[in-house]
Amino acid sequence: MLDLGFVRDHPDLIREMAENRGVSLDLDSFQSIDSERRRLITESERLKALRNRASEDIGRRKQAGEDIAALAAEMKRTSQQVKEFDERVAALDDRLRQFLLTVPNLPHASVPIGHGAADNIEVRRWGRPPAFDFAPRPHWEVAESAGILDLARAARIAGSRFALYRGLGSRLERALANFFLDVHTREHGYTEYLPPFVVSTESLTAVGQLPKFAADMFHLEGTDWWMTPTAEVELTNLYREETLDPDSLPLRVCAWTACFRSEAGAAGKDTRGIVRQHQFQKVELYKFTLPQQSYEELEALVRDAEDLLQRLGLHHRVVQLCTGDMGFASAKTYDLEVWLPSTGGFMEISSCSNCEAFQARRAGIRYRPKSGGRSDYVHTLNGSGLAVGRTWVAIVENYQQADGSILLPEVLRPYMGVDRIPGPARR
RNA sequence: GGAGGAGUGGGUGAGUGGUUGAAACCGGCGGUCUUGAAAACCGUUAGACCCGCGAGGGUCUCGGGGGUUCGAAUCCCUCCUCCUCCGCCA
Repeated sequence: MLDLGFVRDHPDLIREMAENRGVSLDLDSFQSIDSERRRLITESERLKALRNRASEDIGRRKQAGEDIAALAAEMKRTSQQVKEFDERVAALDDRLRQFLLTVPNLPHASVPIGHGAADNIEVRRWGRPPAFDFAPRPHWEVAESAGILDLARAARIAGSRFALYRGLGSRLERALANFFLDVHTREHGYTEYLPPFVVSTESLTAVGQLPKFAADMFHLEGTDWWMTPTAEVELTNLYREETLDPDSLPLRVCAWTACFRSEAGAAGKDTRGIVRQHQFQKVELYKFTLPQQSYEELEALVRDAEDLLQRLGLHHRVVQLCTGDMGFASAKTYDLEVWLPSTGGFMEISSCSNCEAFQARRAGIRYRPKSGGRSDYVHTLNGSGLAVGRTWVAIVENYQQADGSILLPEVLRPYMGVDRIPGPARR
């Protein structure tokens, strides 16, 4: 959420931003609601001041034994008027908030203007695609024939878009999650959390998932609970409505969770394999920083995520998203995309964003400057480090062998206890 | 799930209808003293919003929301959170 005063003072900037992001905003009605609201507040507060003075007066006169009936009756009418004004203000507050919740974050000056993925900018590439002396197969074929994935039985249990890992396939998921967490906590300086996988409406609203993206999540019927779509929700809410000690910043935290998404509207997309699922595991990286350090920390966040791909020896690239492709809350986003031999292209495996004060404002996360003065909002950053299920896919595809086995990257072997996942048994 | 108890400023904790946004103490910050530090002493120490170029003025906030009243931290309703005991349970 942007600051109300800022939106009020910079309508042209907001208009331009909305156009660059490809959203439409009714700024005119915002302005009329805003000015009407302030007019009513001023009027209501004038009456309240009047009443406060009269009430003190009544107190004094009553002690002196004077008759206060007439003044009291007059103030009763004043109170009634105040109530009417306040009700109108409350209604306008609500509309104003609804409007502000639909205004996306202001992109950073370095973000390219564009409409979609085609306008994104490739920042750098690492490694090269693996060479095959056979035709590489898609991950679901390799995995099902090796007996580490069973999509038919997954569908029997829960339906389509769910995975059922088996044997070394299950172990590979665990190995990846542990490897990610170990590197981030032992080498990159993140504190690990293991949060609830279910979150409240209030938490989702603070992050900006609600009210806009209700259809993308699973809601537990008859409750206030939703299955978490990403640990970003839990980690943002860690410090909701708190004022942080500036000496403790930047705070770097991470969490492994399952993530749940309804994938409404994704019909027909990525239907084969397990790239797009209702449930997947992810290790999320998150930072709370001072405003002046957030962009430096964004670069570091991207490197922390990229480091994992490099240790796994996976060819990938870093892409900077353009205005039209960025998420609602983000001021600047880098995507990490990993090479997939079966498609001959790149697949998103991480998205790292600086939300600046956008989420912090909504969630009430502040710090008090050391120099004194007013508290200010921290900047928040989030990124996947990494999506476990998609990394699993990348390993299976990039390390598949002619015999159907999957050679394991060196760093995973201690976690796996084997050097390779064997192919189908010959008979 | 049942029965009790409690939520006040950074912390402890007073306050039960009227100049109380809130005593006192602790902590924090500034100062005096000191070679320096400690101690002692003095001062200071919430936030949001509205009006105003500014100086400044005003409103609201004692877990959240609603109500009673001229006036609510104080009375009523409701919700939330925490604690204790019982039951159940991975």
